[in-house]
Amino acid sequence: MSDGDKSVVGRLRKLIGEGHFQTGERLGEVAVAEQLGVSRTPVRLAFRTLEQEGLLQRAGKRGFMVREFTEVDVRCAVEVRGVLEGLAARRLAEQGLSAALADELQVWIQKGRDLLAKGHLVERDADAWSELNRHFHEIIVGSAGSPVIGDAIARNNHLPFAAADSLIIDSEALDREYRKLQLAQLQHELIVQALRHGEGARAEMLMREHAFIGLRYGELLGLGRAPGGEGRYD
Amino acid sequence: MSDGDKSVVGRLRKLIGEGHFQTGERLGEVAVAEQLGVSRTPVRLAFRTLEQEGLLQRAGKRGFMVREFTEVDVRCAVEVRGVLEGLAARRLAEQGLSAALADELQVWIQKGRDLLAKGHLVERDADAWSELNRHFHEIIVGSAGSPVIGDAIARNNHLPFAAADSLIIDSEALDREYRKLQLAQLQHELIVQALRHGEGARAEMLMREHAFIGLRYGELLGLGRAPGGEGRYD
DNA sequence: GGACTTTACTTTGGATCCAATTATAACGCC
DNA sequence: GGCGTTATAATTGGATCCAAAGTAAAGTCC
Repeated sequence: MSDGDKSVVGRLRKLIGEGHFQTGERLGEVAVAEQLGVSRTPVRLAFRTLEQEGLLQRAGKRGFMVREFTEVDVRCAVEVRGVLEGLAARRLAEQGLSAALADELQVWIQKGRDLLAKGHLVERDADAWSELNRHFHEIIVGSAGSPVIGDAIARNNHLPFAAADSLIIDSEALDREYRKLQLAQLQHELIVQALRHGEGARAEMLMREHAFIGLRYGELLGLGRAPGGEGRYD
Repeated sequence: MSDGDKSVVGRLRKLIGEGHFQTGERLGEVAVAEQLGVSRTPVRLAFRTLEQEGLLQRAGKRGFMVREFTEVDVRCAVEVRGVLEGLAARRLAEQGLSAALADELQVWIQKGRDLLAKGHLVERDADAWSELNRHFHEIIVGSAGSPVIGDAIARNNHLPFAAADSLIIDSEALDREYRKLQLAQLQHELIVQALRHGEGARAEMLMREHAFIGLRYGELLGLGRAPGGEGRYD
């Protein structure tokens, strides 16, 4: 989604997300243009886009500055996403799952089971889960019959969440991650159950709670606080 | 907010909202630039902004096209706004209203009562209510302690809702509007009540329902369908 | 010595120019 | 006559240039 993005917007997004600019730092068009080896024009276009995405904010008439993201911002963004995905889940439950959709969701549930079945994680499993998780959520949001929800979520997710794509190196971190993913898997299964049974309110509630798995479940699972952010916010 | 906006973005927003371009119509940079009497550069910048706002969408590499807004889009956008404002209301209720904030809300409640006290509307009252309503909602969203909710709502409201700012001319329309505003006022008062009592779930529910006043309450109040959209979606 | 004014420089906004990609249309071939 | 190919026109993306606004600094006056 943003790795192979060679556009100026994509590159800037990456740079900002990786913290190459200090928060609150003023970004000059010329400086950035030189740094990226392009002219001012694409940078100007990119600045406007990134402003709308919320990564930059206007600094009066002195151009733009990197928006600060406090911990509160992150929590609130996660909360908003949870609420929006909760809405999608409720809609989906209330409108009734088609058999095809139920099967499709079940596929990803099964993939999750397979992934976690061997009782531990290897490094690349985290990426596999990330992909799986993305599909799972996209299916629900995309099938809710509301063209607006997906857009709203997408706009919100421009905030640098996954930026701290926690590097999992030692086995201890892998073990922490494994326990987290087990919980996420359980939540996924409960959500699908609610969707199947047409339990809109329950599906919504579960989805809202599920959004906080990266934020609120750490201490509970004895995960402590992951370094550099609090792990993935799936 | 968008009347005196002389910027290219503002003017284009207005033109699109007023339907000067057909939905699905391809917008060429040169054509628009000439029509607005400016060069291509500001138009290009504006297009990127309007794309992010959701008013335009890319037409492959053939530039941009005016996004179509179906009735479903509007309903879903209203739903999303309701959910987000509902979140704000719940947060506010749960964190507890300060005395100052309670007073401030009460001021606008009273203004609403005063406005509707005389038993009927005159034309300019609709604008007064619009202003009042805006303040009321902004206070709640702005005081929820979540910097993200307001942004998300703002982004969502770029969709051309209030565009069809229904011209109220005849007394019959004024009467319909009056009954609608009475209901809105009641909902406002209930919401404040819930906020005061710290009833988060109830505040959220009421706010969600309140969002639909422009869409779902027409037939119930014998308002029929307002011409040119369905009236204001306050 | 401090504050105000003026000047020079930095920086953004707008316009024009050039290149590259793409769509359209014309032409030729099967 | 239809389809494929080629060439031309149109349009977007990128670069450079000019103007306007603002900031910072230097100088002067009180």
